[in-house]
Amino acid sequence: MTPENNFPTEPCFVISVAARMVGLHAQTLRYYERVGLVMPSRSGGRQRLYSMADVERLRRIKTFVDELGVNLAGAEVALKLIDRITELEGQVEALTNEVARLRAVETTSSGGRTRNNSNRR
Amino acid sequence: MTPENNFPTEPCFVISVAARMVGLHAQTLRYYERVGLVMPSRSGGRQRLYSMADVERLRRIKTFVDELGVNLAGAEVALKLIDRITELEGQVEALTNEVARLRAVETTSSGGRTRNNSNRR
DNA sequence: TTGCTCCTCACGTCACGTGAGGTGGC
DNA sequence: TTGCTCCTCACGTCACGTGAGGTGGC
Repeated sequence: MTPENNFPTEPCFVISVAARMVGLHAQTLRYYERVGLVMPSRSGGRQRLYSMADVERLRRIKTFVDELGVNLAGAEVALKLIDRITELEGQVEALTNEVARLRAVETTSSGGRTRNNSNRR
Repeated sequence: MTPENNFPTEPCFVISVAARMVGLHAQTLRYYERVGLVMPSRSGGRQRLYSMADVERLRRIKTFVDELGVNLAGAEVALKLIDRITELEGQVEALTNEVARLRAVETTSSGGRTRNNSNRR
């Protein structure tokens, strides 16, 4: 209840603003909350407060629903899978760089003699 | 039309058998084909022939639909994403092995002198 | 006071699955 | 002949979105 650092405050939006940003009706946002898809925080009173992350999540959901005809359960699953893909792509990139680095070291330490490896680029 | 090697033939199943294997009604399988979700081949006549891959795909779809409430468009998207995840996981494993191998080479060629790297295991 | 918010109820539309009914070829 | 297959039509159910209606606090 007492955030360690509450300044500067992250921007938040009431439901009408968030709805306009995403291109959905306010009632639709309330519905999405009811089914547990996007859970905005609440102001001291009872007003919903949508963070930028909430808005971004809503945008991604809308894309799946509008462009692919996926239902809400499917959009939720797809978001999780895409996050996993993003994570794995990061790992592949990091590992690829490490392999390149190690091969460079290997080449140097062998005095220019190279292994017959396959990392042509 | 004339497969180069049609022996041994991959096992195929008519719709009633495939439906029983998966736990769906034959009419449902026909519906899935109508919406382009699973496209079985056809026998010389007009009978649908479901391959093992078709049956496996149907099983995966059924899991998404039954266990997560995903609709058919969502199941299709999820299958593609999962295939991508599987592919990336394979890459990560291969790269991880390559890094380990290169580090072993590095250690050997430096006469036991090791870099201060972070691959503790 | 105005314009927002909150909530619940209720409806229309569509995806999905499945039964019925009639047909034809292993 | 029997039991399957094919197809189309039609229906019930439910997810989803949204409007209506009445309330209350910045």
